Amino acid sequence: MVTQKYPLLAVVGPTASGKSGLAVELAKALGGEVVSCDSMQVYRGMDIGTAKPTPAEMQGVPHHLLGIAEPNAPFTCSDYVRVCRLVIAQICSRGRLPVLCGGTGLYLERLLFGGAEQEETAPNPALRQQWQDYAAVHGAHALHERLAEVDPESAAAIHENNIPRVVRALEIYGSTGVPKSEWDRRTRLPEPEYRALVIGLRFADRQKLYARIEARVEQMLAQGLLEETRQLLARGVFAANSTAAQAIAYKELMGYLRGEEPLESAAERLCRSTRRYAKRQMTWFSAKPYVRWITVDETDDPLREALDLIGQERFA
RNA sequence: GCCUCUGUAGCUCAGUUGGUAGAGCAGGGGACUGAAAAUCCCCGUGUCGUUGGUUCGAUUCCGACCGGAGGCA
Repeated sequence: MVTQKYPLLAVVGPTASGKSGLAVELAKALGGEVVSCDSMQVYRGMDIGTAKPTPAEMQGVPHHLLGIAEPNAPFTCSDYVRVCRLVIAQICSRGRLPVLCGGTGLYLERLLFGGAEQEETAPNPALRQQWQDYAAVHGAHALHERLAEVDPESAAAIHENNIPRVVRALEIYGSTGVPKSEWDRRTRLPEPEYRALVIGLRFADRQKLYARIEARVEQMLAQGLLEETRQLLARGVFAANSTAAQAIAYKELMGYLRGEEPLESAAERLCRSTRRYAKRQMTWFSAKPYVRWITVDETDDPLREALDLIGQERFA
């Protein structure tokens, strides 16, 4: 049992807000190493489309959890948390500071508040399949009614149309006999697992973020996003409905590669998907009380502000 | 030049047998505990092209005009 909490820094925010750059600057200033907190950058071969930092951008700072998983196999939030805990422990044992960086809010949330691994609630493929089939036959409403019978609290919290969530709740009850709502209570730490400071990047003027997204899409295309997509396609990454296949960028370009859509309109859809994703990220992080915000379009020195926040917290 | 069709939300279009209007897409807001770049929920006032007329009342009927599409010359 860990008696003393490891210190940890995290940089979060919507896509294209400048997280990677700030994380490297902070790592350099504080003797840290960057740890990606991104559900898609973990996959090998998905570099341009997920905006993985390039060696030049890393500026010699060690980066972890980039390209560690095969895109054909699932790599879940739980997998991430398990591996990430190890990496954090290693970095800290070297006397260095882990600087998490990424936009996958759930992964960070589970890392900070998830506590010990819960083997009991691990996915149960058989049950999952069974309830998915049930939904396909009897409909979403009937499925939701089944959940309401065993776990009314979860049923009230999950909309019946959100079938994956309803299935998951039924799956947990089915394999443990304990409602998901009860598990949620038991597994939520009152205090973070780490002595963590979470810095969020935001924009006062959203149009500025959207302009950056557009510019980055152009840049990705110029860097060879289409070729990267072809390679992933050739490797069969998008054949199965793997998690990696859900990554924005590749799926938007499929139509173009099949000759069904002009590149211009595919690129526009890519921008739109990215904007919507950014909005979802903003909604997620905005609701988190532990985030300390830097408004990047109202400061001329984000690093200075970040270091000030760290100083105020007597952090490092 | 004449004839026909057409002009309604940012876009594509419904609709009102006359009582000032609604879908999809776009857009905005929100949720989120082992699929999360995923999944899901909520949100529709707009000179109904302009201008006259008929009417208690017109976006709806009639006329003219202005855009757009097609046809005949």
